[in-house]
Amino acid sequence: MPELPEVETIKNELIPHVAGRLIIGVVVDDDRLVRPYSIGEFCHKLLGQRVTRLSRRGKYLMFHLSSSNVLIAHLRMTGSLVINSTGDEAHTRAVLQLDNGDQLAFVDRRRLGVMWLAKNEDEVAAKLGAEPLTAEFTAEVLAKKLQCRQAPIKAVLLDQAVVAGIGNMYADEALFAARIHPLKKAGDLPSREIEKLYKVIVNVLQSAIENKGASVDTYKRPSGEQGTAHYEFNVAHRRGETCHVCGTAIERIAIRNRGSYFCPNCQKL
DNA sequence: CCCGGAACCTGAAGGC
DNA sequence: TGCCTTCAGGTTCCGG
Repeated sequence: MPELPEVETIKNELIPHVAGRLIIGVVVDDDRLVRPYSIGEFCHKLLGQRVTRLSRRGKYLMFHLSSSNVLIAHLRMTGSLVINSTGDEAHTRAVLQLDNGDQLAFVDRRRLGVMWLAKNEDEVAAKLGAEPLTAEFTAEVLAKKLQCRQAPIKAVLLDQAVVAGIGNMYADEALFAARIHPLKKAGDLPSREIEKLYKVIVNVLQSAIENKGASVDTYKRPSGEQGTAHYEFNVAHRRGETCHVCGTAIERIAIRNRGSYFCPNCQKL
């Protein structure tokens, strides 16, 4: 699933193909993909625009346009952005043709992904919590977001208004790295553990970016290549396998209907 | 505001 | 071989 490290990788690898380019063709064949306009209006407003730069906020990818509008993409569960796919790519929902000959395809098996045209990026950025790899994210900021919350820490970490960009995999990985049980009440964490959690969130995300994201399920980079971050997972998607630290079998429980993987020995309630 | 669950969506996987 | 159910999880919406 595309979380912050995956979207960051996609952004970085799209920049050489897309930044500064003119959009000379737009094809959309799924009316649920685009907002807030009809397919026709959406294509019309995009055609002839130049992509001045790309940016990312949380799991949102922004294409800044010469009209000063922003094309915002969210890949949700199974979306991917592919440069120059061979044409037989299944589940292609939209294709942008660029003036350098490159084609950018939005591919999404489960059709939950969205692209929309916004006046500016604040339309999504405003409701998000701190951006974890910037100076605005500190242990104090995290502590403030966690205090008084009665929900399990795992559920709170998935709240994009707490920290932007953390999803199911990296929440599990961060909680393991901090040795915190996913069901522990967020508001009960002592400041020492919040400090630790803050540090490992940054480390886990940075290291996953260095590995170009985790290719579990359908994630792939714009080139079609896979990321390698999942090879370093300690708990995510490792039910029944042994803990790298203590050898105990990794367990999976459901929290808010999300699979949560943890080591019952390293992460005690 | 906070919390938990359902809905959205489709392909894979497992049970019988 | 095939039908059916369950599972995957990012976001949004809704009821308590």
